[in-house]
Amino acid sequence: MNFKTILSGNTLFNGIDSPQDLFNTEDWEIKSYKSNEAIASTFDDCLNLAIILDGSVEIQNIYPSGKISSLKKLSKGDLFGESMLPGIIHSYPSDIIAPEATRVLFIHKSALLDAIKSNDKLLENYVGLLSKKLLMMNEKIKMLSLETLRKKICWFILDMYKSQNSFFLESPYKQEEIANALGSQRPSVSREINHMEKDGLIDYHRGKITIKNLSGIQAQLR
Amino acid sequence: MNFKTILSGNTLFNGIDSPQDLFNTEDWEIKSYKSNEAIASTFDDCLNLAIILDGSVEIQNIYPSGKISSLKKLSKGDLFGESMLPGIIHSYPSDIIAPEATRVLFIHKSALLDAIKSNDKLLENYVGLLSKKLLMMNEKIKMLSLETLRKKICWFILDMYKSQNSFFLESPYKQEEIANALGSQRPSVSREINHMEKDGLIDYHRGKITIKNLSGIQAQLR
DNA sequence: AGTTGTATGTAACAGATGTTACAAAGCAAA
DNA sequence: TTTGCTTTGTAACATCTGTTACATACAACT
Repeated sequence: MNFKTILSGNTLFNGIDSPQDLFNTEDWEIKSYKSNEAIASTFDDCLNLAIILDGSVEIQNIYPSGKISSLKKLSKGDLFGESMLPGIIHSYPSDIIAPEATRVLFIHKSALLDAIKSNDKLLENYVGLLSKKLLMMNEKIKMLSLETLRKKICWFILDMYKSQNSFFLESPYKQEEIANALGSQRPSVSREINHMEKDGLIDYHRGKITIKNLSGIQAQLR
Repeated sequence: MNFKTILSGNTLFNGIDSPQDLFNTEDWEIKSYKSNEAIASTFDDCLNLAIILDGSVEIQNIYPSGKISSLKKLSKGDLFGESMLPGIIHSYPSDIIAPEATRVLFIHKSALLDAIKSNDKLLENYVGLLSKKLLMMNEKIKMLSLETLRKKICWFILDMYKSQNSFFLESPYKQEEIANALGSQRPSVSREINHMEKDGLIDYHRGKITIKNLSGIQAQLR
């Protein structure tokens, strides 16, 4: 897969005819990572926009205690390191690792900035990308500000309901991961899901969620 | 205060000679709000970038229960509604009210996008603005993901310590507001501050915080 | 079918935080 | 000073969630 094909296939370069012409060969680089290899830590300067070509990466906060909390999972086509403070070098806000064999395309931010200046469509895509991330993080903050675990789980279910648009949901997350995303613990999530089953709101069985009382779930968030 | 003076004084237009030339008169509008008046709700389309001229605004989540959680306070010179999804109309992610008499400058996003395309310095400033917000929200998410209230308070204190760079801190927030920012309750915060005093970490008296054991506070977050 | 590893259910307990209500302290204006 | 208002301290209690440990269920493989 060549540089042009990679870029053309990515949403950031949507609607751009010859994205490869926006960059020189010294502006980008493809790196491969083995399973569980670190891609970047909070001590590294964040000088590149990264596009995942194969595999996946995990954005984590690693605390001195050793506790790891996974903020997000990214897969093929996703980006990270997209923020850019022109004239200022900043470091990664979180640690980034490759849980499996992964290839990543890095584009130097300075080159990206130049490209954005020269191509209005790319500018629109990039601004849209940052804005979308902002709105998503806003939602995440709202979720984390909910008072109870039950509300967070309801939020989580409604979120899946919106994207899957069905009463029969397939959670791509294990309970462990759900707990992590909601800022809680695995047994607590398991227990609360159980309570919600007893309350007739949902059925849950190994990642398969059946919504039994949608308005009841919505009412929890009020 | 005229349009040019307003723009020139704002960080978004930093380093731009004649920012007023980037816009037509129909591109912008100044509105005044009385104390406690709503500026925008989550039902409104977010079509403008807003710059606060006088007074202040509060970004809130208003839940159907009536519970209000204040996400942020903005004051003169601050911006909101800065995210932009070219070609897509989105609504405000939160409710926005003016707790006091406030004047706000609105600039149509479509005009802003054109201005950004035509002025590289503005583009850099705008990209930097979005990126900075992203990084700040990242930090907020990390804070909200901390397990205990004590950790959150320590984070809050260290945050103030970084910006005020002194062992004698003046909190601009009431305990009620601190609780809100940390996703907790006022009496809980009061109690925990008390415990921290007993542990010899800080002294606290009506918004005046004295750091008595900095490394001890830092150690709490590990 | 049996075996292994992973994911989930469950229970008991401790501890943290929310809740409510009231007391005390500070502040501002009369 | 007095009064009223806002902010903070405090206490008692209920509840929720974390913690730990173990049991159970499932999936993949032999």
